[in-house]
Amino acid sequence: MTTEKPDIGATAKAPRRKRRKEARPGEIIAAGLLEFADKGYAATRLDDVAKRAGVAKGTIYRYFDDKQALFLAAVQSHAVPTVGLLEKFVTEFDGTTRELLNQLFRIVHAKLVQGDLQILMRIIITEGRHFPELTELYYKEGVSKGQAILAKIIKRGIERGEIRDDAAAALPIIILAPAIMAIIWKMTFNHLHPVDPDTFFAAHVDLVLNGLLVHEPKV
Amino acid sequence: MTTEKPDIGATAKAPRRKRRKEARPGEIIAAGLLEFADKGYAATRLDDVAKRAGVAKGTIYRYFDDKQALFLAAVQSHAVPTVGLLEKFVTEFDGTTRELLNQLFRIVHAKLVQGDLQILMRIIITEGRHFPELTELYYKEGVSKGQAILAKIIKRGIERGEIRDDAAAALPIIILAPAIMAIIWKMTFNHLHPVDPDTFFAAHVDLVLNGLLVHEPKV
DNA sequence: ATGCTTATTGACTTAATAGTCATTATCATG
DNA sequence: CATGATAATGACTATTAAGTCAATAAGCAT
Repeated sequence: MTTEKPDIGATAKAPRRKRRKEARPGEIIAAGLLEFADKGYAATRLDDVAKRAGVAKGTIYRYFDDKQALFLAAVQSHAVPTVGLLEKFVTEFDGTTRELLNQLFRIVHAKLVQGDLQILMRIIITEGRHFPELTELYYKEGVSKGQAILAKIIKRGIERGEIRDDAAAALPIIILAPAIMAIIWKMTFNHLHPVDPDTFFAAHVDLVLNGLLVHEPKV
Repeated sequence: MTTEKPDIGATAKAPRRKRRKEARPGEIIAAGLLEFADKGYAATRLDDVAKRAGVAKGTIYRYFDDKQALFLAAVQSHAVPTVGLLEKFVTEFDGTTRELLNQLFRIVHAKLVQGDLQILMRIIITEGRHFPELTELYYKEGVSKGQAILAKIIKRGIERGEIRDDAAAALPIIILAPAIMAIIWKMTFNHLHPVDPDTFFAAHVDLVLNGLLVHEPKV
């Protein structure tokens, strides 16, 4: 508290003020995202965001109109490039459906469940109701495209005779349900009952590919 | 706004004040629960809760120490009798695992996804992080017991030769993942892309029981 | 009816924080 | 080195909502 904050990678010897028109918005956004994710929109104080970003509160208002503008900027800054990546991956893939899903789930768990997008998921889930435009944005950019990819995988699988006819066709996103559950679990109960990420992943793959039941040859 | 609020089931003809020591706490709790679920803890105003409950703000403080006490009382008032019910149901059931899970999922969807417990799920998911004691309570009363029930079902299924050896044994709760996904979907995207409850239910049953893949007799 | 207890009220006080702005410090430029 | 432009500051104001309490009135007891 009493120590000067370390000037990360700065060459000068820490003047008490620093003009950094370029770097500031990004730093404020990063700080804001963390605070919003931690406390929720209503409960985060801009003073805390400022402190975390290493600026005074007034500085925030040089770059953002108000608290909501900062919030929207913060959430939107985390674009959704992962979806585009997945799209390409799926289109070009030519192995078995089993392998395709295995890889897909691996990426989803790495990015959404464990990775940096997890924080975004939490915000959408907890604050989405209060920011309809935001939910809509993420629905359009992320969810609906994701669904299209899943639908394509399922169609492909059915055509190749690897996926049961019509399985999950009415609700493709259900094959990601275990990943969503993992996110919720991490958000809420993981500290009381820690679950290993690999356990989530393995259970996901196993359940979705094979289901629960013993499969006897149809008589 | 200008009309008198209808006095629900009252016999007297609406005096401007009414003394109802017994009924008040429950009404305030009910109103609070709705407001908290809708706005989130930080953003709900006790004036709104009071208005919804048909009392003055001061009255809230006769029955609850402060906002947080009301919140905790509201959430805890929705006890978790469903779990006990499930426990009995599962213990006494003696049909096939397929039928058992079908019934179980039906209850879960009726109560958790669509029913009155949905509101509680939303609160735990969105506010749990800020109220550790609450999360702990629900973990102990609801989640851990629910997990035990699921574990029992799986064990039973394996013993009866109906469930694949070790399937979901490491993470029993995963068989409810589609229901959890349904809750999240309803919370966030349902207004943009409505999904029929039966679709959720059917997809849940189908995925968990059968998985995605075509099951050829093992060669 | 009369009086007494206390549930209820809502105006008031207090606390917290979003948002403002006059002042100050930094730095590019000549 | 002096100077103008402006990024940054933080004390200040405005606003909102939690929490208080003296006054009021419902309804019970006598």
